[in-house]
Amino acid sequence: MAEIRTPATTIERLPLYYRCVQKLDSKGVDVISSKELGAMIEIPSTQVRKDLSYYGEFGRRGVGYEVKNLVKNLRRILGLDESWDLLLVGAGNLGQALVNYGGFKRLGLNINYALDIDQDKIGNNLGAAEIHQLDQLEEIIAANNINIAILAVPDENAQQVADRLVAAGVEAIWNFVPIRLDVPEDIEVRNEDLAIGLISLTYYLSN
Amino acid sequence: MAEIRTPATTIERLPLYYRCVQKLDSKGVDVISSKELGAMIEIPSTQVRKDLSYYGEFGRRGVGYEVKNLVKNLRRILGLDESWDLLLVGAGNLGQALVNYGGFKRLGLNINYALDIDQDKIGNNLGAAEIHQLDQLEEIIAANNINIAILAVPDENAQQVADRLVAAGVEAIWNFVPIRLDVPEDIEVRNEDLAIGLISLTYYLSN
DNA sequence: TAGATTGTTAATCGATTAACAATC
DNA sequence: TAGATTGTTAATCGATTAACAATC
Repeated sequence: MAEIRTPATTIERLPLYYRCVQKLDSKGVDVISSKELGAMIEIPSTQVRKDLSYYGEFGRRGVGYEVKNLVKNLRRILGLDESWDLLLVGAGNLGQALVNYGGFKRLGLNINYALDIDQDKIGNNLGAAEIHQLDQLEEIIAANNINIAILAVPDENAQQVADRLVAAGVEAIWNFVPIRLDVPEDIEVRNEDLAIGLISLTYYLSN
Repeated sequence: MAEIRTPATTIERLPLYYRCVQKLDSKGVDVISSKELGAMIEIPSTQVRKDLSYYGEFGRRGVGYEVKNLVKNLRRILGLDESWDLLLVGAGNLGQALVNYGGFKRLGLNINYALDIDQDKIGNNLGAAEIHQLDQLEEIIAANNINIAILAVPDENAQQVADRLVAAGVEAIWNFVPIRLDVPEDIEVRNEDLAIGLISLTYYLSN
């Protein structure tokens, strides 16, 4: 059967490749070798070739990879051909920062819906989204076919909100709350734990 | 010589252990087994024991780990015994969110200094920090012995600011700009690339 | 043809996990 | 003593890298 699973580490690198080839394309570069692409993100050329090989044969021997072709294929592989609507739950500082982060829109990712419990915020605009009552969570998800939610609420509410998101049909949660969410295993959760990054720096500086 | 390096993956888990034992301690739990601790972050007990073993013998056979002792040791290992002053460069949405993130203060990490180029922001308070002119970067780092900087500026300024940070004596950069910084290798850089997390979700949903 | 570069196999490296003696 | 749990060695698993035939 020889089931060949793509390593998780490969998947993490795909967005980096994608960003590189996008930049190369915008600079008018036509062809790039695995060696040059690897140099851009400081990994060996073998790694680049191996990673891409999980998805097909995109290069030409003796020549390299056609940039436009790689852009197109990586877009498809990453699911960025589709247009995704995202629901932000928790329009605090972090939520606002994410909406304004900008990098997302050009990827076809739109934070179009936002929820909060703060009455003062309801009705305000946040980027392309209007802030609605948290109560409307189920309604908004159902009406707009939302499948990805961004969780940026206080720790103590996180699990409860996650439960509601799952029940309402969300398939993936981008979780900024430093808590292990308990969700069914078919729900994709990506934990974005900011403290880890900073603590790892203090670790290295004192060791 | 048998040089035993701690795996990078172990170091990433240390902050998770630390957070768990802190929580357990605040709940009044005295002793925890590697099995229970592992269950809290969904990893096997062997992993917990192996990870901790890189730093010493903190448990008692047949009993488990004394929570307070683990808190104390992990604090020390992670360098959180020292009090760190952090300089935020770029007081935009993301920078503001980080300052207000809260989780840092109780770790002994203080974002006490902030810089921006926007004249309207200069002089304003941002959490515990006052926002200063970007011009004062070198001066502030030198006067306050800053060794960790948070980089949250626009892409096009990132490398230039990083160069100034390094020249001014900063030892570590927590980089939120989706760009590979070119710095001397004795400088610790932690790249926090938000787009990766989100794109990996679209990847999994469409595959 | 000579030089460059891919795609892939096999070797290596590193991290996780199973197993178990030591010990409470 | 019997049951529990650590710390560590050895086995396994998975990811990276070296090597090279295929090919432009």
